[in-house]
Amino acid sequence: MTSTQGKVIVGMSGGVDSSVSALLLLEQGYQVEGLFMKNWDEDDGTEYCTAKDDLIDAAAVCRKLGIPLHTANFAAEYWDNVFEHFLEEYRAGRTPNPDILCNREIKFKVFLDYAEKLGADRIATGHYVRQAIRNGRPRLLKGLDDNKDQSYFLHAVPEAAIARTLFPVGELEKPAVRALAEQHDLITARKKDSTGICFIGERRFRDFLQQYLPAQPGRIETPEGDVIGQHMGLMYYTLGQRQGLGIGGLANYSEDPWYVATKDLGRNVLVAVQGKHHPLLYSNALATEAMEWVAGTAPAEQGRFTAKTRYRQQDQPCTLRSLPDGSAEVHFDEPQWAVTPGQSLVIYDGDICLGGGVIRTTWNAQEAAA
RNA sequence: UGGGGUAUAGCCAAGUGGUAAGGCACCGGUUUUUGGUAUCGGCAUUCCCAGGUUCGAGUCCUGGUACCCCAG
Repeated sequence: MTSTQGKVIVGMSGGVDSSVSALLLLEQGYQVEGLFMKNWDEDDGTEYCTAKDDLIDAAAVCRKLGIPLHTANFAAEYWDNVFEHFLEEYRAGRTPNPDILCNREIKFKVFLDYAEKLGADRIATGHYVRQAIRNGRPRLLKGLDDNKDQSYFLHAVPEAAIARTLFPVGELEKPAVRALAEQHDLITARKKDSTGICFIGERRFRDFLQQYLPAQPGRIETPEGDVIGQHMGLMYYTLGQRQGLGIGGLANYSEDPWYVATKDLGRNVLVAVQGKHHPLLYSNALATEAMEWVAGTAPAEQGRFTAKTRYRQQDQPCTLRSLPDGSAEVHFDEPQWAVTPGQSLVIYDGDICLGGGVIRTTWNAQEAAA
């Protein structure tokens, strides 16, 4: 195989997206090698098998494609640079997004460095995003398949790393990816998309957290202060959460389900409201921690953009104000549902993912449109 | 212990004597590289207990039991 395009290491997860990524790069003339990462060592039976099966699938695909498969264990780095922070956020009563950190710290840092040691100057992943040079700069673009776009998770990856990464499936729609896998007889063609925290997998989330964060039971109250239930610990709940509250029918209340509206850390009280559209579930303004711009600097001191407050949310029109300390304040045109501190706000300019930051606080701005 | 009331699934709750609504919760599937949301499905052979009337009782009758309210 002539490697006119140079050597690239593909992060092989054992899923269909990375499988097809490797396939496409081969077809494009790259010298392709795979790397399977195992970044989570906590073995409690089920998960162990999943990682093992994923490795088997990745190996099968590489064999089929005739490329070598390396393996690496970055569990130490994952624990120190991702999981510790994840737990710290939960302790503080927030709801972190570990996969965003995982991408910045592991896949686009540790993995990238490792690929360099393997003699490659580029890496590739199966993410549904695109990379393109615009105005002389490498830009992170949304995946072509709007339904699968994963730029939300990559917004914190710096431009330099984006520039060294190839995202072959970002140019395709998911059904086409599966069809390619099918045509080339890749074992992952019909494999279910993986979910759950990357490298950790699907868990009964509260049980999982409970292994690391001890229970701290308290009351569940209405905004008026009526006690309507018990919670197991504020860190096990997130804003907008319905399942798991255990609040059954109450005399003198409607039949609507209850949702977490706020956490009162000082009193260890979970405040719940009834009905999906209760006003306390909405906010139209938020402030972030320091923003992480793909390009390194803010796009403007103030401007009109769109943004997501959670993965797979439709882009929401907003006004962004960049503050001198690097943080940002965003006002949405429409009230947003259950915007949650600890989750990330990600800013877009059309197809371009500009960056984002962790949500610090939210509120309802009453003033007229800016 | 004089009067009145209520007893239906984990909870709230509907139910002209005709073969147990609905909601919440819970469980499972789908959606989903975080959490969460959403969506689909499951969830009382049985109506506090025991007798009785009836072709047929959650519904009517009798007797218990428990709880609630008012009166003390």
